[in-house]
Amino acid sequence: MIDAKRILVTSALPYANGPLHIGHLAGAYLSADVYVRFQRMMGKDIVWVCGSDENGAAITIKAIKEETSPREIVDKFHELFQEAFQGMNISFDYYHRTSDELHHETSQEFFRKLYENGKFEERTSEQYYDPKANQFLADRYIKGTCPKCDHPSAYGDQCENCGSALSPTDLINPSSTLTGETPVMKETTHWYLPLNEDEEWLREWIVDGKLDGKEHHEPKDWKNHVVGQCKSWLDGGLHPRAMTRDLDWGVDVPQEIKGAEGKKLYVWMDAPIGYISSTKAWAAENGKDWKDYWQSDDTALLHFIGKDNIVFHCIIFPAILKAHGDYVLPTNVPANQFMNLEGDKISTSRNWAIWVNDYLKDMPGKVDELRYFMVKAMPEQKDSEFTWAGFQDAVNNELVNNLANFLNRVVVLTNKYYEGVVPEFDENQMIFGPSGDDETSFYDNEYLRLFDDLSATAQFIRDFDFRGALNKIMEISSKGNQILQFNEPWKMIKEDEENVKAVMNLCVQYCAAISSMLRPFLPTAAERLSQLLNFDQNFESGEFVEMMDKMAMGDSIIEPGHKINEASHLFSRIDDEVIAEQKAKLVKTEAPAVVASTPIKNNIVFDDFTKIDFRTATILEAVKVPKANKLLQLTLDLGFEKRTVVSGIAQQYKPEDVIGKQVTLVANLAPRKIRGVESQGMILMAENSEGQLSFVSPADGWEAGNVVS
RNA sequence: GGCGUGGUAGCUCAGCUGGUUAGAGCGCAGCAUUCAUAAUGCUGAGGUCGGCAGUUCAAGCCUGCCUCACGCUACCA
Repeated sequence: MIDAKRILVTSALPYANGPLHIGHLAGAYLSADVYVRFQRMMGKDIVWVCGSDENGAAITIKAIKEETSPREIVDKFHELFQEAFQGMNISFDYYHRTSDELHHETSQEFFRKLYENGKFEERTSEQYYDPKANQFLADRYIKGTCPKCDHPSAYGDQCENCGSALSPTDLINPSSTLTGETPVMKETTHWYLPLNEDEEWLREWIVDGKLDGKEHHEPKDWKNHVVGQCKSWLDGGLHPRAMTRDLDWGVDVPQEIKGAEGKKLYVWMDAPIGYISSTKAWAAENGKDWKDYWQSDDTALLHFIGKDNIVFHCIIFPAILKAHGDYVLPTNVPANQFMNLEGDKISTSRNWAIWVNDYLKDMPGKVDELRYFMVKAMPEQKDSEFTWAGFQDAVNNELVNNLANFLNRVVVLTNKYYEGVVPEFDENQMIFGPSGDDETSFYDNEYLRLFDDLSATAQFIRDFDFRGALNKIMEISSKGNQILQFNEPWKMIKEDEENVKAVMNLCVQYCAAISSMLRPFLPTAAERLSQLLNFDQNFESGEFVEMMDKMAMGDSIIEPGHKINEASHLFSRIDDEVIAEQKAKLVKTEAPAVVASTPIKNNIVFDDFTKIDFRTATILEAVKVPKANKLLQLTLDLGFEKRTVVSGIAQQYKPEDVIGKQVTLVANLAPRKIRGVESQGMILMAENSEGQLSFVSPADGWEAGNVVS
């Protein structure tokens, strides 16, 4: 992959139902931006695509809630995303959207190809159906009580209270969000990709880096947590996965396929293919062939994502690409972990976030400052933390005091001593290097040291270690400060002018080097620095390589005789008040009290009720069910017999706390084995909106076995 | 419960295939210095490297058990 001819970079498509926050930036965009900008200045043939993910049920639901149309929702967020990305200087080559016709065509073509190649298994299964609305219900259209935290309004795919991933059949008391009806199970047909058949090659590909027996990538280059999570999935066994859904907002399954009416492509047959459509759109506008980037073995494909997306980009999407047959597979998926905010998880629903669009408005002209701190605190290997205090410290101490200060010192001194003209110097002058000891070094040695540091920085970036790279740049800046400090040109100028010339020339080279290396990280500041130095190069197509070649030959980056401009400050301090204001804006709102009390179920007749045999009972024994978190195995005394019942209350009650409790039992419920234990009935529990439980018991002192009606 | 990743100075983090007194930045305490946005440089204090046991001549790095955080996954009749 190192010798790949081209690089294709993708960043996760942001989902168009909410604004972007810093967590998004930290996950998939800023890291990619640094990488791509760097490869551009290395002269690589590199393309970076992204776009808005605009399909799916969550968008329809938001539209219903806000009494508008899905179209308006996606248009609004597509606009906001572009504003945010442009504001943050995120330099996509193309930003597309999945509602675009080109994308619909592309993903349909893709589906068609898999269909025609017989890659799908058609399966009929039972899914929830809303009889009143006359349609199948997407996961998002079903609400009910979360089986994990007992939150009363969990969605069929996820509980927003506890974050668990769910499937609709997990929900207790499911109801349709369209009509409030209790959904019924009904048969529906979908196309499944038999991922279980892909386990073997996926394992070889991920663990050994081999594809079809050939070296594909160096597995050691992948991050630990990425490979770890993939292995965990593979070890757990893959299952066929439906590639279509019963949805009404998305890409249609190609209509010529029998049974396609009403079916839409599932998100993983849709969103990642958005990378392909985005590339097509870019190619069309730039006179390129998109196939060079997707279907040519000498292309390195890189997916920048957050950790929530690992499985889909490392297992499902590769499986889809391989099933198609013509596409390259990713050579690396440098997934980042999560960024927390002031000690808490970022949460859209609790409004615990720094919104990118807000930041841009509140802190104008402070884009590089945010980029700097976000890279510094990037969750590359583990979750990280954004704090406003940390942000302020980093800006004031590192950007202002160290970096900007060094650059300013050099520019000011050069203007003061040489009217801004970079001095000629004698290469044999002995000067102090930044080593900290008393040894003097030749100018050449120090210049080589700078070259080495730049090379090291570049290598950090190639290894996706952006924090390391940024750290290295700050190290270069510190060394610059040390060179000035040890050589004291302000004193030496009175004693040995020739010596000062060598020192100042070296410092100017340091500044020029910093201005170029800083480009990928802080594009605006780097550009301003270049202007200060009157060294204005684009650094967008290989200029960095030229510069490094020059240095390797011992030639100056900026030649003696070159005139630089007057000094001006690159960064300014951020005051306490500004930080206090931003911190004050952070107010945890309670998870929007999803007041939606669980709707009353459909009426039943008296006969239905009398079918249930409720009995009072007393808990005699209680033990935890082994290898289960939530289950207690209870032995109940009904007076005339004893029963074993398994109940999901272990997180609320310790076994010893429930012994002796009187409960109400559904005594004629068909027995069922749970975790190997046969449960003969169920006990009734009341629950409140916080998920607390309470036994539904007869008044004190009642003996067991009585009938309840 | 299973699996994965992480737990290193007050804070944020580095520590390569195990090898001498465990590092950086910030913060803190001294000292030096003035070209610079009261910036910079030097010196110092601070760690039983989550805990316990083991392998080894030698462990932050390997093994086992435990614990905490984050994520994935199973059980809720």
